[in-house]
Amino acid sequence: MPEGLVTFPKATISRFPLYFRVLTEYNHQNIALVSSEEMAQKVGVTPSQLRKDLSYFGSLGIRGAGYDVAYLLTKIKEILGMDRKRRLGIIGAGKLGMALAGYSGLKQHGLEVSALFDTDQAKWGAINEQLTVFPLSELAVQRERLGLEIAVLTVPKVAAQRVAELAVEAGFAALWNFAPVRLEVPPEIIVQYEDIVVGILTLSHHLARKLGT
Amino acid sequence: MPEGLVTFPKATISRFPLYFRVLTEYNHQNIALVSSEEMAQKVGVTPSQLRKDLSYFGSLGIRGAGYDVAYLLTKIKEILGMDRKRRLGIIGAGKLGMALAGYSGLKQHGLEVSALFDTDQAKWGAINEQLTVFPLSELAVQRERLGLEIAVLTVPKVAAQRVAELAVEAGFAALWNFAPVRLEVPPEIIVQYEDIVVGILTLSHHLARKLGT
DNA sequence: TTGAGATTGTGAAATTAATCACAAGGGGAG
DNA sequence: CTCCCCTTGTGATTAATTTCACAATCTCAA
Repeated sequence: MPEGLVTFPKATISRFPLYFRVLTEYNHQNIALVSSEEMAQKVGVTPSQLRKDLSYFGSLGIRGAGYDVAYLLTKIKEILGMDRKRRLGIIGAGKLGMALAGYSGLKQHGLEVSALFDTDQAKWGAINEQLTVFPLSELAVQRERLGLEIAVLTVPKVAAQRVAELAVEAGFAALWNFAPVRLEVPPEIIVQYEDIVVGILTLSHHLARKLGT
Repeated sequence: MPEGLVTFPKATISRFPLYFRVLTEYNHQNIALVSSEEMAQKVGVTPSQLRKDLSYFGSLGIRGAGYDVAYLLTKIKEILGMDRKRRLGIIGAGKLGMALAGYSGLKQHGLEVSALFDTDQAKWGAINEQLTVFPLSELAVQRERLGLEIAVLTVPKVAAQRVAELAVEAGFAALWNFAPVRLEVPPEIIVQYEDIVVGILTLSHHLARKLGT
């Protein structure tokens, strides 16, 4: 399989974090080898889908035996870019921004919140030993100094587009946007949208259907 | 188009909350009529996809003119089950649970957090005039009394399965699960998973690809 | 009332994703 | 070393989703 030429469904990548989690569990339980059947069952996908997903990234298993947990784990880390630490700058030190800064799930996946930014002067300064809220004007300087790659947008909807532009100008390569608006940014910028309302309204729709509204 | 027999892509429903948002904006701006072209552009989909999505729910537009904003808005509310209030009970009054309880985005979409539940006695009692944290043992009683339909699971991973079972026993029809585990529940129970780590790791993968890890 | 211009609604075609089914190996017993 | 059993890896097939392209039909102006 020639590297770099393979194309695969977009959904494939979004299943890798799930694979990563169950593999981590197997690892904790000192299970060395696991079959696609076993693992797929736990994740909630079909075994053939799991095998197909993995096959896009090479021949990662052992025929007749299964998958080596430790090996697959390092491979998935590589695929997800978790083989080195990535630093985040959170823009918008409100409730959501602060909650994310304190969320341990990020660090567990190699993602480190290294700075916060806010326009509100009252919020500037150190939060604890590791973390400081900077004025938005220091975005470029601190990005450079701290090696930030990803800007997390936790600002109000109306500010999001402007803040996105500032982040791009400041040299961020990727945006993780929590504001419920589509951002207009140059095509080379990676944008991931996070929208909790989509999930609950999807649920609400199913509920309405089930109950006859 | 015979009601109830139409099938449509799962992704269709997840685009409706986005349509709802831009329509709300048009409404605020007192724009009465909007074309699929205009609206699709704002949402970030193709016009034909927007038209197709809407077509699954009837003939909602006006040929030669576009879509009536107010009418489409009420239709979408109907489709998403937002035409009446839905009440949520949050199980797990930790940081995430409390943050959700205070999140205005829910109420704006007709979703009302009406109670919280926790095993920790120290958390029991009123939070404010409207909201109280109850012991988990009151799940069934309070669900009945307050008319709760959706259980929001904001408990630690290890507790999630057990809590899901309690919620089902207590009569909840739907679960909105923030714990990073697959839940085993009866098939008639509606489950929506919310997993922030999937989003950021997808982004991390793209970043790794772009930068060559 | 008529006709030009616009935009929807929707079958058909194209594309993308998931599943199937089995050939290709690797492991382990004897 | 050989053979049998097991599970992966993957073309081929089927299914799902999106896009296309144009007929249907509504609006508006004269």
